[in-house]
Amino acid sequence: MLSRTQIIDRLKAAGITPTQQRVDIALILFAKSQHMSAEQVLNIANAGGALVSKATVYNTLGLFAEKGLLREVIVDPAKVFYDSNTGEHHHFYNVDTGALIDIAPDAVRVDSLPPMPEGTVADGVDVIIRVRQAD
Amino acid sequence: MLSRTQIIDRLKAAGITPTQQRVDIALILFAKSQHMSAEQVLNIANAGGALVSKATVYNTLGLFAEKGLLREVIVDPAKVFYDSNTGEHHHFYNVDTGALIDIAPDAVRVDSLPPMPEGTVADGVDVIIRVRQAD
DNA sequence: GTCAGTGCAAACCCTTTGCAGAAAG
DNA sequence: CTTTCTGCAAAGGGTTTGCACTGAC
Repeated sequence: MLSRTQIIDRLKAAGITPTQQRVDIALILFAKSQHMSAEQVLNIANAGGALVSKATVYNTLGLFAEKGLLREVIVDPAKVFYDSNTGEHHHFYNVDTGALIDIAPDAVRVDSLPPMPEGTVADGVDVIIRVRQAD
Repeated sequence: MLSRTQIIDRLKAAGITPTQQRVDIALILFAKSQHMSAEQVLNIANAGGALVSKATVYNTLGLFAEKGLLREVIVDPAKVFYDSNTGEHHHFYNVDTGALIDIAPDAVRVDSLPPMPEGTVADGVDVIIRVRQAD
């Protein structure tokens, strides 16, 4: 379990002012490697006694993602997942249940990246394996 | 250029009743290998003289995707792209411009798929290489 | 004290839905 | 004729915004 102090240091290191709400949200997210939607974060935060508004959750998640503390995972047009594991890895996405499961980076080998389109630089590689419930 | 007749045959082969609007939409989509959002399809259809409502565009795109005539590409939480190339291939996504570019299937080698989570079967593998404008 | 951060509610945007009229077979 | 499809407009759901209040330093 991370302490509040550790979280505060981590936010400062990322250039983020460690406010009450941001630390509350970070404690939830960084407790373990996991994937959460904004809605889940909001529910857990407020169930845990923290008082955080919807707008602040969205602002904070966006800020954390921008600063590299979280990775956005876009697998469902309906919502964005935020992944507290920012290391290289991939995902299974169960289209029936909405469950998102990590795949170790070495379980899928992506070889020989093609050249980037002219005038662009790589920003990230997402490998998503969609699965559905077996019949 | 595909003829209306060819489109009609293709829709029938997929088990889709070839109505006026569906054929109009299919003509736009299948003219070439491309990626379009629902909004783009709607604009082009109506600019081209066809009379198609928003609801019908969404219904039709969803139906075509379900029947395997289109592939949904989810790279942006704000909208779904529909890819008229249903063959295996991957994508570059320019996060700054929104441009989606095909990557030939053999340009990226995905080896050794890990085992599916229990009780599930693979539904598809998406490889998305996010790029941004070079500074 | 100053400026950034927060909360609330309303606004937004893409997408879906309900239902009456129109078209396909 | 019967069933499916279409169009319109209104509803829906996640996300963003405007603005006054609060908190960080």
